[in-house]
Amino acid sequence: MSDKKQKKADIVSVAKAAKVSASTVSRYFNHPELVKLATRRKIDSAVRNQGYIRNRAAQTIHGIRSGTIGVLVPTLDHAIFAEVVQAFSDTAAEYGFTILLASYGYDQKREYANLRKLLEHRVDGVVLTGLEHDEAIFQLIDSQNIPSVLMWNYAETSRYPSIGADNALAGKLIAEHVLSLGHRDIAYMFPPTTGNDRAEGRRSSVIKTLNAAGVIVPEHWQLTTVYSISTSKRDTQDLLKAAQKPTAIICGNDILATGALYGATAAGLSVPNDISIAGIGDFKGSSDIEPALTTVRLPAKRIGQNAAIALANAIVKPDEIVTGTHCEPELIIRGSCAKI
Amino acid sequence: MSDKKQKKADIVSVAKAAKVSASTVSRYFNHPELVKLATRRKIDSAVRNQGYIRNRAAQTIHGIRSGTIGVLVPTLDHAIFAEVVQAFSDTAAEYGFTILLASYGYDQKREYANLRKLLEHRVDGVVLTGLEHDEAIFQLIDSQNIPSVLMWNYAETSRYPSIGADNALAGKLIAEHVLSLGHRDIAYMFPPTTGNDRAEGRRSSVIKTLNAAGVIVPEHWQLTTVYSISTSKRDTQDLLKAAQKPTAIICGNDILATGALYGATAAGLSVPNDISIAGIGDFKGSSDIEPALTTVRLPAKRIGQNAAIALANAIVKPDEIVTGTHCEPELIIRGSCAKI
DNA sequence: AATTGTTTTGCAAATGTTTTCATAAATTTA
DNA sequence: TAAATTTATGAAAACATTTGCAAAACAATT
Repeated sequence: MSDKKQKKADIVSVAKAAKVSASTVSRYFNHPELVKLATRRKIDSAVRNQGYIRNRAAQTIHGIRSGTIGVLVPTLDHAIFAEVVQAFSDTAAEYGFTILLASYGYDQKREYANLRKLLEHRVDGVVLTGLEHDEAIFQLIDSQNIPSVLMWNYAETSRYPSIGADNALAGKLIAEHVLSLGHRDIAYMFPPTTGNDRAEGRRSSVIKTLNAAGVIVPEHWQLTTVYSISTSKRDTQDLLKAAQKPTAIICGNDILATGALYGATAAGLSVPNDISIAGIGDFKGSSDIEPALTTVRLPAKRIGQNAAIALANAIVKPDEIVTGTHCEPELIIRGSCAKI
Repeated sequence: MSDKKQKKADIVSVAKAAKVSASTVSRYFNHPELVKLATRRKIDSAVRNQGYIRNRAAQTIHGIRSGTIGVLVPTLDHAIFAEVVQAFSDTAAEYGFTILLASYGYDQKREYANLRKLLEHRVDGVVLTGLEHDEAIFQLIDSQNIPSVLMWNYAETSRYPSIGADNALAGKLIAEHVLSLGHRDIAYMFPPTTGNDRAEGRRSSVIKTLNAAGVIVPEHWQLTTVYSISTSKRDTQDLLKAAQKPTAIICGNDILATGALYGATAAGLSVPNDISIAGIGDFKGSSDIEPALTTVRLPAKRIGQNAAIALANAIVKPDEIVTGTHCEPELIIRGSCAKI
């Protein structure tokens, strides 16, 4: 098989073996209809027994697209991002693109550095997570004028086309629902919102909606809890030790809500009879918990797919202008919230 | 800033701006100690105001490493793989590598096709998930002689160095534990094992361990259930409708175990008093469920890190031989299993 | 000031492809 | 069967870099 030569097969060694020129081999790959069937067969067999694999790096320096898309996410460790990335990657693959993945752990410096790396690899496009990023990041992308989209959040006025859900709307939906059930003593729990415009959008809109209804959340019912079931469980237990208890807790995401659910149960309360608990996200598993979680669905899979489609199109048809898509969040009413 | 020329900055435009030759600019990046401080400063400023970003594609065709590692996973949609990939990617980044990610949905054909793509991009190394792969995959990697490791499973005799946990041992540990609690009427539930040597390894070792103890699992207590809480919940409910019930269920992973837990509760049984439920994996959240899950920890994060270290070393120091590492699974006893 | 030794730089070739243009081969038409 | 078309192929230039070698610049030593 591969013992013809020690040197790795390249296009000229294939050409030699097939007794044609390198140009013909190149055409065989890129415009097969231009080469005669008989020649194609010769080349085909040469390719096989040399074990030749095309070198995209060499193509790329011709200004040909690299066939890669850079994906920048804060982390893969949250199921929801993994889901988005999975959907994105599958869809991008259908368009022939391979994913260059970089995660930056919510650290702006690292995000910038990662972006530079991706650009060194001459990605054909980039996806960023969320709407807000360091100005340096936008400038860098602009200066390389390479197509890019923002995914996960949606806003009409975003800097690049955004494909995602309106987080403020998600917050509003869940807050309104909880209010509509008659709750007035409401606590909320959100993750730290620095460098996380998703969480921040939800948070401020929950607050606004509550305030608009005349509900003021006392300070000690405003919890900030890291993304972890165990932490939110503990914090919820602590919260519920006090004599004065809320009748509902609104959580910034379903992980926190799951923890809150466990915490409430551990504190001897029954959900939803003694206390209602609401999440945001509709993560996998949220429907299976007992009681199933009332939440707002952020359609991760759809977001990933649409983002990939939008970006792939932007790359393949550079003149058409790409627009964002709002993947609407949807209130999902299940068992964890009840009328007061 | 970037309005000097419309054309994208390349090394010669930088060289021109700095009034030096392209070679010097190249050296500025690759062997800065060889260029005079004053020159370095000129180049530095030229690079800045041209917004020049190096082109790795052009470097790569010189046989220089591409600085990328190909990562092949079945899916990112299982939290545990996301965790492994995240750890891998973080560690690889410390070594200066960027991740080219491809997922193949447990489909061997797609795995092969994806691998080819990665090789076209001239990745410096590849990681595969699990020990078993199509022979064509191994041959392809061999023919390109590029460093590669297998992650997630461990076996001394694996085709390439493997970094992971011994899944058979994991199965043995949990089965032994359940037996040691006095259970004899044991059901088990595993995901479909085609193209999934991890699950298969656990499964057969659970069976072997039970058999060795004289426990034979009747056919209708041998469940095959897709990776999903809701499905395993339903299947468990169905199982527990029968008059004849097992006293314990061993599940192939924590997702199935979580579903089984819900299913048992929904069927009116109390865990662990009426029935014991055991998982494998120790996924995030498994310790927070009520009752907390008795399981076997597969140290995902450590596996990802070690795999990245092993592969990065194999790439950077090609002569040193790389060996696999066993990241030992560990029995985690929590509340979901009890003495009969 | 001439010689020697370093340090810094530039020239040109090389890397693995694609593509334009020209030519050769095959096919059709007259 | 010659001429006109069409189809298939090859030669060479181009792409953005790196690198070996040699020349130039500078410094140190007589």
